[in-house]
Amino acid sequence: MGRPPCCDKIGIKKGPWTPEEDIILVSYIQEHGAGNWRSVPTNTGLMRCSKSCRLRWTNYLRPGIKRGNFTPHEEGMIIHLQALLGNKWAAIASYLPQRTDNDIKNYWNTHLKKKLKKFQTDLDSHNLAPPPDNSRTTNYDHQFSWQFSDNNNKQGNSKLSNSPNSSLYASSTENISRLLEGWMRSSPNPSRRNVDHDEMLHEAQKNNQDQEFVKSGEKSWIQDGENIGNNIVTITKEKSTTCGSSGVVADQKTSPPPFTYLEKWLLDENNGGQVEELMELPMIFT
DNA sequence: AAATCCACCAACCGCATTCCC
DNA sequence: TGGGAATGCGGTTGGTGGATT
Repeated sequence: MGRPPCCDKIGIKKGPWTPEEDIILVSYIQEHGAGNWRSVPTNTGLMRCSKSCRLRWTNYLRPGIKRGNFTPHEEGMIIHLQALLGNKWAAIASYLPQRTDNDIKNYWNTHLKKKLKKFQTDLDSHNLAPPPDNSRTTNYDHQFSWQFSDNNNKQGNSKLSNSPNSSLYASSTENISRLLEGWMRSSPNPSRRNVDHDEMLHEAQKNNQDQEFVKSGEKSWIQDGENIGNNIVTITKEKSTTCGSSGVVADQKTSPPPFTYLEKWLLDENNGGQVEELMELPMIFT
């Protein structure tokens, strides 16, 4: 309050970044490291505010960023984590180290929200009341996996996968990032991927959507990147068992699909390779 | 072929939190 | 320790390009 936004200053440029600006920014960060953003515009001569520089770096220029199609496993992770954490995109992004919070947020808003909504609508229209016991597998699971595989197939033709967007400039951005990869690995502070997972557990505890998750979510599963996928599946199993026996599936109107479907989908053999692929990703938690 | 619609996503805005003097 | 500045984060907007009419 009272303080003018940093980007309102006279002479501050807005709009898309040019390759030239990117190169300037990347060279500067390569030399001085990420951080101290306020000094970036003055030291580089970029007509951008510090905020804009930071955003450009964290969302697009930072090495190791994966662009384009989200894998089914990534989708599953996002759905899972969104159900658990809410719209904490930065927190969710910390589990998908190659994706930025902005990317995940966009993907959620443009794809996943629609998918889940459609799924919910279909559920409603087919009046598929959840069976009260563990037997509830066939209809829901079938429909859910159908829904997702269908959409994932369609995605193959989408803008994302074809990536005509990732045109010449996008690939030049990739190249800039690649230039930095080696340097970044040795960097002690890979900007921002330092979400406090204790706090997240805390958050999850508050969010009683998933008490079982918290109970079974020993700290180690979060800290040990290699275990993330497995633990989520494990936790999901527990959750689905709990749901099944206690019938905690009531508020489907507002909640995402029960974890059971996600579980099946995550466990689906078609996704097996991608799970492994994800588990091999470098975890940048420090 | 032109006009319109729609989906996507990069970038901005503003509030909250953290840092530093 | 209080206040201002810097940084982080989530919501929203606007430009662009493809699809449809």
